[in-house]
Amino acid sequence: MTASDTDSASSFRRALKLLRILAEGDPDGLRLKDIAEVAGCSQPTAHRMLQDLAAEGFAEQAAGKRYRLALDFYVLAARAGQASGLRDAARPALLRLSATLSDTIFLLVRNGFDAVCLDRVEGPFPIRSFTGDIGGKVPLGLGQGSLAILANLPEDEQEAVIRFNIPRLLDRGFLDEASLRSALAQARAQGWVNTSTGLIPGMAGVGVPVLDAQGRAVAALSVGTLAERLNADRLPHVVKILQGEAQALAGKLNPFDVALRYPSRSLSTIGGS
Amino acid sequence: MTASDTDSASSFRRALKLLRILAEGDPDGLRLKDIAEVAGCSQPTAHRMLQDLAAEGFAEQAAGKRYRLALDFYVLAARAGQASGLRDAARPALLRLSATLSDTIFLLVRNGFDAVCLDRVEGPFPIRSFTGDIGGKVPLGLGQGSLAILANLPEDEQEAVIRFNIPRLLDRGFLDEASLRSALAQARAQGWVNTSTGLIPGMAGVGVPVLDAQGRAVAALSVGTLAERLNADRLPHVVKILQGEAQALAGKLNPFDVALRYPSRSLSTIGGS
DNA sequence: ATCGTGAATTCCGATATCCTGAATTTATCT
DNA sequence: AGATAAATTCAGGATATCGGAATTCACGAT
Repeated sequence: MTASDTDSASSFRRALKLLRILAEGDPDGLRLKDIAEVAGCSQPTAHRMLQDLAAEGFAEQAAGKRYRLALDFYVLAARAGQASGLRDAARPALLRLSATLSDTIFLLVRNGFDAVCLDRVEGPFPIRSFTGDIGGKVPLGLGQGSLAILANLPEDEQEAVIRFNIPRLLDRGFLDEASLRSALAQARAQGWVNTSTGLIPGMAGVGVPVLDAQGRAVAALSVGTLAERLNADRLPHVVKILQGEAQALAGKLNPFDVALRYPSRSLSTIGGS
Repeated sequence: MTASDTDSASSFRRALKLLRILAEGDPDGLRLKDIAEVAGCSQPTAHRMLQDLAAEGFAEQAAGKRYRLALDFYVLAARAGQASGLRDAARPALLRLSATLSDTIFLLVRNGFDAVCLDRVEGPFPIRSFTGDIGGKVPLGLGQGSLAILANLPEDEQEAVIRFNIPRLLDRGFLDEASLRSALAQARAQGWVNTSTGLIPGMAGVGVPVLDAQGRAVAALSVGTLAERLNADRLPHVVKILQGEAQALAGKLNPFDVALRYPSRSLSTIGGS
């Protein structure tokens, strides 16, 4: 892709990597030596950058001199998560769905080649899902909501995502490309995704896309539950309710909110995680 | 305070300020020209830094070339525990409270001399509050939740905060030091904070502290509502429910999670925003 | 639909900043 | 307590940064 992967990045980008290192490391903090090693820079350099981060409120030093992320970082991140307004707009729907169906409800949005769990409301049943907690990512195509999004992307973007994700899906034990394509075709045709193949034993779910004014998927609502709770009797009911909320949600989204548009050229700006 | 406010900061810190600018700006994105102006740097410089941010997944360009924070930022924070750990741990409580009381619920945490709104769930009534949206800050002592935190800090820290905040509180039309101290004493004694003096006309609220294993306030739950909805009949009920959730939340916090501890010497490392 | 204005992006030289290595202070482990 | 290892500070040399000017691009107006 771009020069994103070049080993020699600007000093700013190198410094930014520290945030990622801190985020992925032990919540109790990381030692300077280890940070420097992982970041691939000298210890004094890491020290100076961390001091800068601390001065800006993004990092702090816990006892034992360990460095970790500080509150300002989380505050900013919370705003980033709310940026689209989708989360707030969807919350009532999630609550209604959870109350009505007594199951766990997910709100997923597309982010590059992944679907990200923006919010979720727990149901009474213990659930295992690919998209774990809030903030969790799965490759587009894996899981009902994720598949619902992929199925409703513009042709060219969908193709690009498929090509990129096939190896990732195979790695995670997903079906082959042909099965994926037929699942996508079915999903697009019927407007929702069912658990045809139980990827997680005993689990089942339904996902419906949330479409913008141009008919592109910007998000998905999905329900995850026990397979036995999605029998032939209940399934149509669940689908109907999910679709109703998804359409109401789509209607609430301001069509002028460019925040939710994904121009095809934006693919080139996507950096894999 | 420290050299945090020196006009000549490192280039890294200057670049980091862009994140704040993006976070505080329009969710739909900011124009490069405006970003450069606010940041106090030239347009090419801002452009290069924003490209770096985008390459690292912290920012993105929406249609119209506008720059805004990207979801990766949010995802990163969601995956890294601590602060967001509290947020996630508290979310069910917030949702329950909002559903039960039909009012707006706030989750506040202490951050230096301020209380920061980590999360909030909207109720059906229009609310004005000091702690505005998520990420909003108020001086410790102003507002019910904020006061609840201050009242339950260790003696020495509380004293330091009071001395620092008195002028700030006066600036915002708060009562004098004597009133603050009596309010603190009462708050500590009864374990919760009520709107004795209606600082915002027509508004009222209740705040309860979330205490760690050492009995120090690390956060607060508060409800903000219309004054008429907090009459003598309902108030005890609201307090009881809030306290129940606060205690349950405190129990869920891992006592070994040093992330939530605020050693007194950390006061010296606090930089005002 | 075409044009004009203003913004976004690229390029390049001067220079301020960053980086590595060594020395000092501080913390941790036996 | 002593020894070891990490964290922090310091200085000189190298390099990447910064801002002005030029170019390309997008948008609004006629």
